[in-house]
Amino acid sequence: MTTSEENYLKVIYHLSNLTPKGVNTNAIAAMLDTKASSVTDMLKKLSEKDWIHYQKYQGVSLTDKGKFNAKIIVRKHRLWEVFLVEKLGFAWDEVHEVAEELEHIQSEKLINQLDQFLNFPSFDPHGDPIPNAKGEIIKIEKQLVSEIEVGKTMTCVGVKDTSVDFLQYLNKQNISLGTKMKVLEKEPFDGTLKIEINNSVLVISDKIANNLYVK
Amino acid sequence: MTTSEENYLKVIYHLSNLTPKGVNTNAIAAMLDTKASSVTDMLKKLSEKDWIHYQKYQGVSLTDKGKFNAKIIVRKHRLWEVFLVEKLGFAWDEVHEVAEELEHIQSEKLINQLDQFLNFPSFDPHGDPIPNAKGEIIKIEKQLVSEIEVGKTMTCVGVKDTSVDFLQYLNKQNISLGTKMKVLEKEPFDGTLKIEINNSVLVISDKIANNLYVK
DNA sequence: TATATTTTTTAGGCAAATCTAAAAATATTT
DNA sequence: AAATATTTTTAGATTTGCCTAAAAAATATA
Repeated sequence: MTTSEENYLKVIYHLSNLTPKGVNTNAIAAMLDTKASSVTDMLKKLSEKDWIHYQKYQGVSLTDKGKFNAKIIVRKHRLWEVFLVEKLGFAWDEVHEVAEELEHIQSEKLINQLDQFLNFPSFDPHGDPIPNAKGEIIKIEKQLVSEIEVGKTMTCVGVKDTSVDFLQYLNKQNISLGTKMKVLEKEPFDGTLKIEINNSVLVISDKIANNLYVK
Repeated sequence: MTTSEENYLKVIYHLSNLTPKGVNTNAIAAMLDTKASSVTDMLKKLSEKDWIHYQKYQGVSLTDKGKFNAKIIVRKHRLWEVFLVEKLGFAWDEVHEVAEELEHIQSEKLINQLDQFLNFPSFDPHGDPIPNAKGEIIKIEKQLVSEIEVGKTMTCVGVKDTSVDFLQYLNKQNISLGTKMKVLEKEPFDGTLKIEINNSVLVISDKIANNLYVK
C-alpha cells in the first residue's frame, strides 16, 4: 500500500463518518488539497484493489477490507501522537504533522509493541479514540459545547478541529482535556457563550463552541 | 530531500568510508539494488544540489553539506534502532528494516527529543557510533577477530555485517555486545579460528572472524 | 421541462525515479 | 600500443501520481 493510497483511504474513512451516503469526489479533493481529476484516477485504482465501492458519478464508500485498512492507519496516527506527547514532550498542537508521516511506517510489530509500551491508551491527545489491533474502536458520548444548556457543568473531552490555531487558542485560555467548565449565558443572536473556567469567566464564539467536545 | 536522495547520500557516505577515493557508480548501484544508469541520473541531481562532487566517469565524493546530511540520516537510523531495542523489545536482528523507514521521517525536533528520551546513547544495538546533532561522530578503536593474535582475550564491541543471517548466527552462539572471548588457535590454511566463549570452545570460520569487531 | 450550473470524468501531458539497450570512456590484457 | 573487457553514460521508454482543459453526467433553477 503506497502512502498516497493510505491517505485516500484515511480521508474516505473520515468523510464516511460525516456523510452516511457515498463520499463525493470533490470532498476528497478538498481534504487532500488536490484536483478532482486526480481523485478520480485514484478511485479507480482503489476500486480495483477492492478497498472501495465505486460507480462513476455515484460517490464512494469503503469495503470491509478498506475500512479495516483505514482504521489501522488511524490507529497508527493516534498511537504515534500519544508517543510524541507522553514520551517526547511534544505539545498537542505539534503532533499532527509528524504523525502524518509516522502513520505510514509499515510494521505490524512496531505498532503493536508501541501500543504496549504506551500501556494500550484508549484516546489520543485530542480526545479521539484509538482503534485496537483488530480495528475495533470505542464510541463515547460527547457533545459540542454549543449543544449544552445554560447552567450545566461539563468536562472537556476532545476537539473537533485539530488545527494548530485552534489548539493554541485553547492553550492560551488554559483549556485542555479534563478542564471543567459551566455554561453561564447564551446569546441567542450570534451563539456567543459565557462560560466559567477555573473560577473566571470567558466569552467564547459560536465557532469555538462548535469545535469543543464535552461530557 | 526525497527518500531516494537520502538513500543515495547514505550509501555514498558508507562507501566513502571504505574507499578513500571516489565512489564508483557500480558500487552504488549494487548497494541500492538498482541499475548503473539509474545511479548516473541521480548523481547529476545530487551534484546540482551541491551534495556531491561529480565529474563524469570519475566517481563521486560528498561535499561538506552532503556529508552533514548523510550523517544526520545515519544518526536517525541508529537512534531509531536503539529505540526499537531498548523501548519496544525488538531483537538486534529485527531493527534494520524498520529503521530504514523511520530514518526518513522529517522532524528535527522529533529526533532530538528521541535522543534525549534515550539518554543520548553513543552506540546503536550493533555497536556502531551515533552522530550527535552537529553530525559529530566518535571513532573507537576496534579490530576484527581475524586480526587478533592467538592467546589474547577480547570483548565483542560490534559487527561489520548486520544481516539477519549473521546476527542470528551470533544469537545461536550466545555472542552479543560485551561477550568476552579468547583466541585459542588459528588455522593458517583457511583462517578458521578456535575461540573460548563462556568456558566452552567454538570453531568459527574466516568469514565470521572478518565480520566481528572486538577490543 | 428546458436551461444553467455544478460535479465528475476523460484525454492528453508532466516530473520523478526507474528500466533496457546502445554508445562512449576508461581500464586491462596481450 | 592495439585489442579486449569493463565501467559509465546517453537515449528513449515505463510507471505513479499529479496536472489542465474539455466533455459528459448529474443537479439546481427558471
